[in-house]
Amino acid sequence: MGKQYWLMKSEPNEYSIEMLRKDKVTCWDGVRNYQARNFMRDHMRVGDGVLFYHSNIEPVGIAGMAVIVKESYPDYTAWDSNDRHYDPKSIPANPTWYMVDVEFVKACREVITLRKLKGISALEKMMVVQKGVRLSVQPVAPAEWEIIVRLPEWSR
DNA sequence: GCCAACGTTGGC
DNA sequence: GCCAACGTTGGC
Repeated sequence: MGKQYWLMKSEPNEYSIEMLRKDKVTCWDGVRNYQARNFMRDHMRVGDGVLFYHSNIEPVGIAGMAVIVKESYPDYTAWDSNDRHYDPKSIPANPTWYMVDVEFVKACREVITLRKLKGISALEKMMVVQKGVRLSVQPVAPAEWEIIVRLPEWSR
C-alpha cells in the first residue's frame, strides 16, 4: 500500500497546530470512536500525510500539515481513571483504544476554512464537507490531498 | 435484536 | 449557546 492521507480533527483549545509546532511530535490520544480507531489502528502507516483540522472554533478548517511517525499502539490514557478519556472497558491485556504519533510539518499561513472547502467542487466528496459527518479521523483521497496542498493558504 | 433515551460532536 | 445529527447504552 502506498502513502495514504488523512484528516484529523482537534479542538485548538485542547490541542492546536501551534502546540504541535512547539512539541514537534505528539501522541494522538483520546479517540473514543470505533471507526476513527480502526483507521488509526489498522490503516495508518509511517509517512502518511495528515491534514490538521481545527474544529469548534472560528475559523473552522484545515490549519496545518503533519505526518505519521509512529504506527498504532495502545492509548494508555484509557487506563488512567483520572484522565478525561478514561475507559474501564479497555485493559492493558486487551486494549480497546489505540493512538498514533504525528509530527509537525507546517502550519497554514491562514486557515483553509470549511466554507472554502465546501466551495471547491472537486472536493464535494470529501468526508469533512458532508453534512452530519463528525468522524474525527478521516481518510483523504490522493486527488483531494493534491488539490488542498496547492491552495494559496499554505504559502508564506 | 430493537429502539428509546441519552450523551457527544461540531457547525453555526 | 443552540441544536441537528450521530453513536452508544441498556431495558425489554
